[in-house]
Amino acid sequence: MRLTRAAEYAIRCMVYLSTRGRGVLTSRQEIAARADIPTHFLAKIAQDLARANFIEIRQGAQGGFMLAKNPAQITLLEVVETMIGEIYLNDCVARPSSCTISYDCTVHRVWMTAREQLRATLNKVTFDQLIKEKSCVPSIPAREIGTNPLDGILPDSQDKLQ
Amino acid sequence: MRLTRAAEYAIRCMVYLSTRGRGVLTSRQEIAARADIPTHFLAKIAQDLARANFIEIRQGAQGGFMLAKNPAQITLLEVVETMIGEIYLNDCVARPSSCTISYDCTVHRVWMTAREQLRATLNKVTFDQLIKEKSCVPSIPAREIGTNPLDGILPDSQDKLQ
DNA sequence: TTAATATAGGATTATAAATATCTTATATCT
DNA sequence: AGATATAAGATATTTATAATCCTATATTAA
Repeated sequence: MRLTRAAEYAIRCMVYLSTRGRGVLTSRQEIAARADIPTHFLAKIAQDLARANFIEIRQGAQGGFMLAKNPAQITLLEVVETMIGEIYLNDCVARPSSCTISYDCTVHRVWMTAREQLRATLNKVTFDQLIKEKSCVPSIPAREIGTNPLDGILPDSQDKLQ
Repeated sequence: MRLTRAAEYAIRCMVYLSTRGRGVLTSRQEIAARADIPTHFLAKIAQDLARANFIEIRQGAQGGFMLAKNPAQITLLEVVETMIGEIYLNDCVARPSSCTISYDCTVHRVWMTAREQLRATLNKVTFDQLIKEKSCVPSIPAREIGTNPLDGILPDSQDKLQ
């Protein structure tokens, strides 16, 4: 009953892009280094985030990802469910047919409640709220923007060795 | 982010044993048939439930399982966590060291809240409440229902997600 | 126009977890 | 003693997760 790695990475990626702001192009390498995400895995995750219209992807030299919405318009729940599908917590809520005996049992109803509480909690939180306070992903001090944000972060030629 | 089959089976087993009442010996075959649980898997699950002192196991001819506590003294959360371990929902709550950057971030705090809500909801429900109304497992006696002990827990009295 | 850079998208591999069953041992009843 | 039933650990089987690889395509700069 644990969030997947992919979803945790997606959240970190979105937090980092939120600190950069909507429409600011950021390379995959930079995001991977700063948010501590395996670069290849991030590529895969970004595809899901792009399909869900949270980010936009630019190919080619100087390519990268950028936020396609305002952080205030993206909730934690939306990003999580983009990665793991709709949250259900237990099988009989997800697929009532898996309950062979009754379609309306008390156990079922407790899980329904738990599920709605959880989804409501995650849905109340937007990414602009998440970056207003200290988060897992370090934000860039304003004076650094414009300089190479990877300075001192990436050991030289990390991805060039493949 | 789904409850395991083993935990679902454990709940069904406990619901069924609760309808039988504390101290009533019931064969594994009967429980398996009535609660729709693979018999061999039930044996494995019963061992966990016995270790946690929810049930007592009698070996030998005419053996079986029986409830070792009153259903009112067993919560849904206890049975669930016996089977899947303590609920954490995400890794950075379970093992803060997995968060390489900050030990006190906003994302972390949202998951803490979600986790406590979920555990509180599951902890409010006891097995005597679960068998007072229709459950997934057919009960043997039809009981009188007075005031509904699940008020405040079941979905109809909760604020729902949009 | 070509070379270099970077992501797209599908395929593949590796690892871990969940699910289920099997086997030998032990306990209990008749 | 013989029949019946679970104990406990071992062993498959299946499924999901995590990560990486490969070929194609897009973009930029020389």
